Amino acid sequence: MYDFMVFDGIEETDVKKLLTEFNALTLHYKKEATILSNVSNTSSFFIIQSGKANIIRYNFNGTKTIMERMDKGDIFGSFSGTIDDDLYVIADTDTDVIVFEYNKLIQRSGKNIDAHNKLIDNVLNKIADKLTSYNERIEVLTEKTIRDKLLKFFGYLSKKQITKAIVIPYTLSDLADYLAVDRSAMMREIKNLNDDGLIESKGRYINLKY
Amino acid sequence: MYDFMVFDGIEETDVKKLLTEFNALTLHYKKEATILSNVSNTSSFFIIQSGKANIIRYNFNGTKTIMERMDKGDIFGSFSGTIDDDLYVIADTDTDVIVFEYNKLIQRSGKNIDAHNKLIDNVLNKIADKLTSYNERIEVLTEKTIRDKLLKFFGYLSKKQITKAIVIPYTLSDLADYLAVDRSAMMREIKNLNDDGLIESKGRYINLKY
DNA sequence: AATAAAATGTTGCTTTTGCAACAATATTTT
DNA sequence: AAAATATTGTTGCAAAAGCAACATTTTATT
Repeated sequence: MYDFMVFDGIEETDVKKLLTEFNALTLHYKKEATILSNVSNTSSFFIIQSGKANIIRYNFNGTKTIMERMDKGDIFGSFSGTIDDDLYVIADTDTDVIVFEYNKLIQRSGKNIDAHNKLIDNVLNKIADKLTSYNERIEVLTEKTIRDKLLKFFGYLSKKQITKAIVIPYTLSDLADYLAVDRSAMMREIKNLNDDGLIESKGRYINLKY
Repeated sequence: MYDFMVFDGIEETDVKKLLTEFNALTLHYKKEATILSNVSNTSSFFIIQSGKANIIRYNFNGTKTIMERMDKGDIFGSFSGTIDDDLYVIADTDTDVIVFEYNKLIQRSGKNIDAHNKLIDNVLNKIADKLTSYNERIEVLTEKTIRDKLLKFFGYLSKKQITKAIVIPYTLSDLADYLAVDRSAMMREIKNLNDDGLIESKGRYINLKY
């Protein structure tokens, strides 16, 4: 899967025309700032122009879960949430965000038709990609043991990184979070995988031996 | 959330025109028949015209997991899968399916513009809805104990059914599957919830006492 | 370069969960 | 209506995972 951006295949001048037509704003956020606090209720459509941001869920027991990590060219909006929310979008680095009304995207005027169509095509593909990555997380989460969760996760990573010498793209604490398991129990299981010769690992660097 | 269909808001005559323009076919499947076997690799776009179908993953240990239950007006296609597949779409009842090339949906001709735009809007919303329900499952799956998974699930159900006297919309076996837990352990936990006075339940009929 | 703060690694103990093997009801099919 | 099949309900026991409390190492911050 190729990591594309929502403006791919659209001339820069056309992008500018579209954004003007949409009355789009560019907003700047410092690292750690809250970009959006009621994710499922916004009528706006957001595009990350530069930087990184996460969709985060705050659990009532005080912990937080990263629902999605977003990069340049990624999108978010009401489609990113659930009924029940507590979902926030938080800047992970200094981040620039393009914002406009979702309706503008849908209600096509007669202008810039081709660019507009391409944009919608890209948005559709972007959302489909999100669906794929959610699907992937569900497949990992439905594995019963921590061992099986790890192996499935490593498998996906290996496919994406096209090598058996994978690097976990975030901290092991965050991985435990992603797998929804206790970190120490996960560490124990990683050790077991090493002992059983299934992997050879040091921190986030893992060699798959199967 | 209102359960809409992908042709909502489009005149029947316009729907027919669009489908002709797309060279769409209607295919009929008997209950249990395989509608699609390589979900992530299709270039077709599918709409359920009547009946029900499930997206199913076959696990290598012989068990199967229902990834998604689909009804009249629901859509599926390559966006429904992962890299790693083993995903199948299976008819749950006798089912009629409309099929056409995904590209036809995207590459707009000059004809039926308004209807076409509305259709794309609906498709976008449909996919966003799928995202919401996947999100919801992730939120349930990330709860640590079976008890918490049940309570979160019941909470969502209660919101959707707008009552505390909820009915689980499928068998308890399927629920265990959805929660990715052992059925007997889940039954034990349902008993515990009854004993602790948090619910009053008989089979799939559950009364929330909180 | 020193200090502070995160992240990683480890272990004993307790709780939760899965597994297996049933019995009892419901629901379909013939 | 009888038989066959599927679903629900229950339990003892073993395995897995969570929790808590640390030590160690790495990465950031001053």
